[in-house]
Amino acid sequence: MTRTVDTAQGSESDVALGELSGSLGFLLRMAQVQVFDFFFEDLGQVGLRPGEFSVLWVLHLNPGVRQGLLAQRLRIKRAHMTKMIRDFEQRGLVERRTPEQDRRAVELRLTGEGEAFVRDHAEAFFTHDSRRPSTLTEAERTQLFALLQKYVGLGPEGEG
Amino acid sequence: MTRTVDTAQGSESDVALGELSGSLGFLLRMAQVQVFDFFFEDLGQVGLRPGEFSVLWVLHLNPGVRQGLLAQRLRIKRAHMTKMIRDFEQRGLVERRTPEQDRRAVELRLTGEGEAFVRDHAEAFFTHDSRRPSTLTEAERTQLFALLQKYVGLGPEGEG
DNA sequence: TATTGTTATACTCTATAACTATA
DNA sequence: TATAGTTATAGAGTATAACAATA
Repeated sequence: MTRTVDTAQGSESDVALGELSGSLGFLLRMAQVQVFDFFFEDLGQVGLRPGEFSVLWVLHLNPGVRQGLLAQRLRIKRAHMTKMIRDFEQRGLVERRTPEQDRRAVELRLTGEGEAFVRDHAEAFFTHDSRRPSTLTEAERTQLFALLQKYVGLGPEGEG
Repeated sequence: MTRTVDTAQGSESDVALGELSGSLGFLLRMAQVQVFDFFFEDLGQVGLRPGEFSVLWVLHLNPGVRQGLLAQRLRIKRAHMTKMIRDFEQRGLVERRTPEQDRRAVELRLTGEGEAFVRDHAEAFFTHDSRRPSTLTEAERTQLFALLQKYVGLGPEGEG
């Protein structure tokens, strides 16, 4: 129903972008907006948010990880992580524990409910964008992933 | 898939991401954070903001473009565009004009000052990330750009 | 009735600094 | 003195809906 049929003034393609379409920041933003649109269209009704699920997923893989390390790894600011974790805790998805060896720290792990949440949503989360009809071929998608991984330092080459 | 699961508090690279590193949304976010860090480190002191400059740049290329079309093309919400343009107007960078043919609309163009601003910052803006030492080779960068352009519908193939 | 742009409100994510309790 | 996490505050950016003027 969302027919982007445009009115009067201009058909859509008469806005020149010039070198902007060769700007990495711009392209990443455009791509991200598109991915997020798809994401919410697809999984919005489930109450699944991308950043949120990413954190739960990493907790699933790394039970007992410290909060600061989690934040650092996911490039989420510590102050923001505090809020997210408190929210998860209130929803009964995550448990916090202060280890004896360093009583400043907080270790995180999923509750049973948290594990269930991850289990129930993982497949939808990880497959949603490949279920989308894409402008890219499968080979191009693979290539894009490899390049992005390498760019952000997650490539097979090496870690941070 | 980096396994290395060790529950210890410790060293930095022991947070497993699993399939998350194969999630397009996640990779785009990580890449964008990185690009923005670079951007502000490099151009922050100039008072240059990426979204802001993009709008001014497109106005430079498309004098007289309508506000709504600009927003649509750059995937900026109309309500937000209103604020940006008002800000630009107050800084003397942009002029607004109501065309006779459709008095609901607003046509935008840069002032002399706006043109000067774009002229003064364009090179720094468009070259800053290629001046960065990157994990990617030049060929890989080119490839990444082509794939992102195609993904968001800006490729040489065709427009929207 | 539909549209263009505006206003108002709220929520997310981010940035920063001051604070506590530990180390 | 430094570190881990918290709190408080502010600022972008975004989403949404109601609204006025115009079509």
